[in-house]
This record gives sequence, structure tokens and C-alpha cells, in this order.
Amino acid sequence: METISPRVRQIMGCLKAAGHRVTPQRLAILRQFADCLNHPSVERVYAAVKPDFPTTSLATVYKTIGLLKELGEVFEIGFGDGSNRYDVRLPKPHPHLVCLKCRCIIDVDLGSLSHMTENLSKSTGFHIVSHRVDVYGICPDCRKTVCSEI
Amino acid sequence: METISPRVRQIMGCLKAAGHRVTPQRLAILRQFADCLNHPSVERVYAAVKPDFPTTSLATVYKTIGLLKELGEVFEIGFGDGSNRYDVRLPKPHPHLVCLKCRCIIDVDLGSLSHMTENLSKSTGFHIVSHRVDVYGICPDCRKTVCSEI
DNA sequence: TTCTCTACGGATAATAATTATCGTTATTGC
DNA sequence: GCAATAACGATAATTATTATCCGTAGAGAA
Repeated sequence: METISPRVRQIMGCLKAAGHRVTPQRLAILRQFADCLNHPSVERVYAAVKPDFPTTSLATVYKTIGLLKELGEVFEIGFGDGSNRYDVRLPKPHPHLVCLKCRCIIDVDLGSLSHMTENLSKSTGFHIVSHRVDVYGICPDCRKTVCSEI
Repeated sequence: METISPRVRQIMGCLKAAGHRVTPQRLAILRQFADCLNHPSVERVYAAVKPDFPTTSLATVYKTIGLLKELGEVFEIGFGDGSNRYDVRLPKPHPHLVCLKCRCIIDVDLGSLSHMTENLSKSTGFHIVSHRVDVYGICPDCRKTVCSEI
């Protein structure tokens, strides 16, 4: 891909505004995270960037995602078994639908989640800052391939 | 505590039914997980069991929680930074309210979450098996102590 | 342009949670 | 009481992530 998406452009602006540089490696990593629909893992981004920047190390990918966290431009989706996925496209909390087989993650809209936090704040005294909604299941593709296991 | 709670009794039955033994260590670990209101971590359960069973190792705690996972009697709440918490009291998916400061976790009732999964199943073709709803914030106690940081 | 200063990149070591291994122990059924 | 075997416990291995450290390259000033 040649063009730079609006979202990537936006993050580039954030980086510069915070006094960080937009290096070629950083841009390449950024584009993977921000333009990939699959909420990629660090490992996946690393593999995708490697062909263009063969000397890239995993540390750089981690550093970049750390920078994005710091800027609040990423939403981290952690699993119990220590495999994190990242949503840089839409950094606000929003529901995800996760396939337990192929680990694909898609964004869904449930609506009416803002009421939820308001009510909770009133009833519990918590100062609500964020939320996370994951729904787990088996995606249509995986259901097709191995119906018997479900 | 001397008496054994109904929930612990129930899990003991599950273990026996699946051909597993209910050893003293296992029972002690089980009681910590099932009777503690704070959704304890492995480390915490380990520390709590240690006085009664000084030779207990972390591995045994992990093995026990692994067994409970296998039996579907525990709901794992994983954080991105690799610190898992466990809900053995109520193994069905239900919403949690998590304090970002002291990491306390309390159960809340949001109602109307079952509709959610039904609608999602229809619109996406997923076979929904579970879900996870976490709301993050600062609990009343933590707000009192350090208001300035919030 | 050249110099300097500093952030960045990359290799590797360190950390931490979890899992695997394996010899020993203890429990259950006979 | 005895044999079979599941479970325990110590430790090693694994894996994801973070920290360290040094060489490099890029931005700004003269």
C-alpha cells in the first residue's frame, strides 16, 4: 500500500506533538497496527514489517506499541494465556467478538453501553474510566470446517 | 473456618465424579478460591494455604486451578500484564467491576446481557459460548485516599 | 555544511507468570 | 497390608514482555 490512511496520519500528528519522531520503522509498524482489520498481535506485526526492514527487532515493535499506549491511541485486548492483541483503529472501548478457534476478532455494535457505566457509577461509587466487552464464540468459517467439535 | 460451603461441596462432587481425588491440599486451595470474595490470584491463594501446608508449591495451586478450568468450574479474568484472577464462586460469565488502583474486583448485575448474545448470534453467524464484561474504574476507597491523581 | 546532542533502533539479557518434568509420597481399591 | 496409580513438590523449561546498553542516524544550531 502506498497511501497513508487518515488514522495513521492522525497518530503521526500525535507522535510529533508529543515530541517523538516518526521514523520509517515506526511508520511501518504503525501502519500495520492501524490499518490491519484483524487486531493484530505483536508477533504478527513483527512478521509483516520484517520483509521491508529485515533488521527490525521485536523490541522495537513493543516499544512502538508502548508509545501508543502512553498516548492513549491503542486499546489492548489481553487474553489469560498471555497473548495480547491490539486495537489501534478505534482506541475507545468498544465490544469485540472473538473466535475461540482461529482467534479472529471483529468489532461489533451493541449500543446502549454508555447507560451501563452511568448506572454503575451511581450504584457503586466507582469512578468509571473504561470498560471491556468481549463475546466469545466460534466464527462461521470455523463452524463450517469442524462442526463436530462444537 | 471449619464448615465447608455448599459451593466447595459442589466442586468436591465434580472432582470425584470426574475420577479425581479430593486431597487435603486440594481442598485447602479449593476453599480459598471458592470462598474468597476478592477473586484471588494464584499467588494470594498460595500465600493463604502456606501456613497450613508449609510444603505446598505454586505448581500445586496451578494444577488445581487447571483442574477447575478443565471442569468448567472457574471463570478466568486475565489482565494484559499477565496477572490472572479467578472467579470460582460463580463460574458463569457475569460482569465485573475492577478497580485500577487496588485491583479489587466486585460482581455487579447489569441485567439484559443475554439478549446481547442472542442478537449477536443472529447478526454475525457466530456460535456464542461465553462472554466477558469488565468495567474499569477507581473504587470509593481509592478515590478517598488519592483524589488528586484521578 | 558541519557539529553536536539526543532520541531511536537493534541485539541481548532480565523478569515474571505459567507449564512441563520427574522422582517421591500418599491414597484408594483389593 | 499391599500394589497400582494419582497427586505432590522441587525445579527446569517456556513464553511474553520489559530493561539495558551501545552504536547510529536525524534534527537543530552555528
